[in-house]
Amino acid sequence: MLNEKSISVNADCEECPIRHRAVCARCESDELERLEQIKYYRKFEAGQPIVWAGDRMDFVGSMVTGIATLSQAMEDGRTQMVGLLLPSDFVGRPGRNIAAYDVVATTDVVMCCFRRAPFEDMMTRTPHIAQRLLEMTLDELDAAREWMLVLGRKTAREKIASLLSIIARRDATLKMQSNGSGPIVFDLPLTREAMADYLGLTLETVSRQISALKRDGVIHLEGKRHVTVPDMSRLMDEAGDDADGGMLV
Amino acid sequence: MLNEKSISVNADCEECPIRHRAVCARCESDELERLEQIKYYRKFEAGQPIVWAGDRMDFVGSMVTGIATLSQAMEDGRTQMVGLLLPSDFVGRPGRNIAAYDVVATTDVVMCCFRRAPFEDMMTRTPHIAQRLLEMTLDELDAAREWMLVLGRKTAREKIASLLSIIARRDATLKMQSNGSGPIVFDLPLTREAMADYLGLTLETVSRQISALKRDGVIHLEGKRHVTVPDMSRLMDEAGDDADGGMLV
DNA sequence: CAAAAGCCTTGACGCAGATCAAATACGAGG
DNA sequence: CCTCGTATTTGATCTGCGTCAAGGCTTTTG
Repeated sequence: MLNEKSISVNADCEECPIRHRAVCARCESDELERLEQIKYYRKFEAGQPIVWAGDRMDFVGSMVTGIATLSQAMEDGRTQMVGLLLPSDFVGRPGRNIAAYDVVATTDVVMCCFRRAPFEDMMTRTPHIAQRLLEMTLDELDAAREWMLVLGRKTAREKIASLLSIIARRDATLKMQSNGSGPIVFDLPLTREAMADYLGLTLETVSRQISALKRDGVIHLEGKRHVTVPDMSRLMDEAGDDADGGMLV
Repeated sequence: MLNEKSISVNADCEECPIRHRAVCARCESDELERLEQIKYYRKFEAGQPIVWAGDRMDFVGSMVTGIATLSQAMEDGRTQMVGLLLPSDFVGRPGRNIAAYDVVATTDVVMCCFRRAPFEDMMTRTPHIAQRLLEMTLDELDAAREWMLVLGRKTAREKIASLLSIIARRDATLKMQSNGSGPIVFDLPLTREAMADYLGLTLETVSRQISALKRDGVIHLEGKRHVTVPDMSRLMDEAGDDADGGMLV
């Protein structure tokens, strides 16, 4: 578990775990130095809100460690998750000082933050930052659109399989254990309720479909959260995606 | 109906109807001149495909007139619309030469196109273009996320009301007829089937819910496409949105 | 004007997933 | 070990929307 000490150890951007994937990925070392001068770290405990929709938000930042959710709620309580924030993801929007969504830490979270004004100023003078942010935003837009297909057209079983595929794929790239076809193992970072909010389902339906996928041998479970996928292409089949090609690179 | 003549008349960027909202919005006149040298117009007839997902796409461009849809299809034919392209919207993604979605002209369309390579080159040397594209992409991301709430959590009636609200709001800003509370009138640019693809419904359900909203006096219809909204706040209520505040500016 | 083709509406019926309800599992704290 | 609170599973029932089917309206074509 991270503490103030381990954070200050990370204060050197060159050693940062998200150095090459975050908004600073393309910065030269002189640019990085200037960012280093205005950055500061913030920690959030699991379950804590980072910001509420409608609140003033005078910083932006990058997820360094941990997982957070981005979601939207209706007045009557219906909730839809619209994004899952993983290490290196950017939080906040340049040019907007009111948060559009609720951001909640799912696990303990460390963020690398910048006050809005200096960051925006820096952005206009550092094309490398703006370029990288554009690239990341385009990727997020693609992810959101892929999710629209899941929400609008897939069955409950396909939705669950889609979510598991996405988490499995991310874990595989993160651990670089992309050895073709072996079994894939990971932990679900979300409760059944959070999965339901992501998938536009109820938590009961999520539970039932996970049980069904387990019964049919598509996945194995140890405890509630630890998942083994014996055959990834089988899972992608269940998700309704083209088992091979199809995927954008 | 547009013809070659009326397009060449538009060849002057300063006179372009989307001059101040498209990707070129922030360009100074010298930057505009350089864009003018590499741009060319393309026309597509109503119903014609602009590109298919997976196809090579070696241009990007802006919608000048007309409406197009951006959609994603599963192998078994299920289709989800993931975007509605209106005048000034950007088509294509810098840095990607394979189309990720099907783009189809709904009405006759005129696009202002740039070959990929010169445009990308120009983008790196013209921060005003990259800045504007980032802003537009962030707006699209917000729209996609708002749509995720519609797809994931709203009832069929709320979905229809949401779609009508969005079209009404866009028409109001476009015509600058934002006179507070008077009745709003517009034409649906989409068939029932296209609405169904946007909303994750079947065309029968779309038809039934439109009939129901008409029966309940939320809207009036003349013919199949011409809509009058006597009370906008009533419609927004039906959409499940906060009738007043709520909306992002 | 007749025929054909789109587009749209309406009805009957069935099912996937929501809702309501209860039981079980599990970790934390005393 | 017991109790409490949270997360999850499972069952019974209900319902909104999908599916299948028939027919109407409008525009296009010959």
